[in-house]
Amino acid sequence: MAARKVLNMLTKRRKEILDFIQKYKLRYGNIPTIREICEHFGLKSTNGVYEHLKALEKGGYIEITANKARNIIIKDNFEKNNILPIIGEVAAGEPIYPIVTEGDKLAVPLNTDSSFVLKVKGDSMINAGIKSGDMIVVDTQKPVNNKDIVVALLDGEVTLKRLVISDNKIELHPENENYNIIKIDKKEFKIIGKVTFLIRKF
Amino acid sequence: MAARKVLNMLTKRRKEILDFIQKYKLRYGNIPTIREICEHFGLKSTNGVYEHLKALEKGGYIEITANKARNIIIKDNFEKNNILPIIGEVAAGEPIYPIVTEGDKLAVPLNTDSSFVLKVKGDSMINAGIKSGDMIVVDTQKPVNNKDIVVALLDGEVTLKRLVISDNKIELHPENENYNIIKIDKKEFKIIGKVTFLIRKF
DNA sequence: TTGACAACTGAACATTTGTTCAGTAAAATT
DNA sequence: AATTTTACTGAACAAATGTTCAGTTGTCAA
Repeated sequence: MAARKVLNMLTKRRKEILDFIQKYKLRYGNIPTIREICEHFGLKSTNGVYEHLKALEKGGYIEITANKARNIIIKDNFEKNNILPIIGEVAAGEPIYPIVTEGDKLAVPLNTDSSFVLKVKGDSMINAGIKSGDMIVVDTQKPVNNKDIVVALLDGEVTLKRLVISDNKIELHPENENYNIIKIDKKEFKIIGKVTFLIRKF
Repeated sequence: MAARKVLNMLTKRRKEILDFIQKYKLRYGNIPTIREICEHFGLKSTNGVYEHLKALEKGGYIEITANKARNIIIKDNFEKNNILPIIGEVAAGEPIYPIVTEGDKLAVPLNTDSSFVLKVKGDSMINAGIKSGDMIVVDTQKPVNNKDIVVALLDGEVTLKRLVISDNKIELHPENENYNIIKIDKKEFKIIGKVTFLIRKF
């Protein structure tokens, strides 16, 4: 018998399921199983949810890896009504900020192959507006220029400083009067990456 | 026969495995299976990895939900460095940081019904680490408390200040010596919302 | 040198989880 | 009114995945 026909339409129920998967992932950092979705909606058969997932996949909302547990990839098909109003300073037309919202999240694009996230500890960069507890995105591939804020490895320690190159000298500048400039000479030194984003939660 | 004894030590191999799980999750937003870990390290038996995971659990580095696919929770107890690696996850029970990676984006959760994004202009909040050009997320529904940083409407102007309430007086404090405290008396005044996130692009 | 442990192999077993098939009822569409 | 589609139930099957058991080898410390 031919497979049951499934249309691409994003029905109310399917949106509910899509939302639930997003929220579950947000909370547990993991994709729910089909049976967990069933349980959440009080459904008794996995096939109900399974068909919804197939429909969501056909509609391009998600991607399912066959026969793999918890293997749904949520696609980014940002629609215009999901974009948050950016008001105030930003003029229309002007290339704004690479920030888009997806469902109930605000997202910044980054290269996951070369980026990672660090939590800042300490106040050596306080005058650059980087506080202890802030989250920074570090890109290990982006070219690093003079005056960039970088994450470096110094004598086995990871530090966050501003890179200053002048007259063949390399220095790491803290942005806090209580800290000293670090001059790179024979020390073991490596730039891990350039800071590309900062995110702070209040 | 008694179960094989497993000590808590974080050996080199176990740290490699822990690192791999973190990176996998950062990249795919998902936990790898034991067999995927085996494959990555070129191992032929799942039990090798399984014992390492059990050891990591005993050491308090991870938490494993029995008999569940891809159900490792990475605990957040790495210290010592200035900086710690953040895994895109929220630990069960205790939410650490609501930041998750999804595909090639880094996302923070927010209520799109009640939030909007503003671009900061001016340096009146510089000592709070908020610089001109930063993007802030403002939630109009969240309860506003004393000492919160808020966006307020004052005589038709939108301002970003810290709300300070004391002895029946309401004040808006800038965080910059060059600006004056604003005392709210008979002025037209309205709190638009509380600042929940700050995002800066470098 | 003996014992404890790390770090595996190999094979099986148990459980979870994804998938398919057959059917029902209500709502929407034609 | 007939057809299509949504939205399910219920049962079974198959694949993926977690778990256990029995053994091997090398290293390191007592």
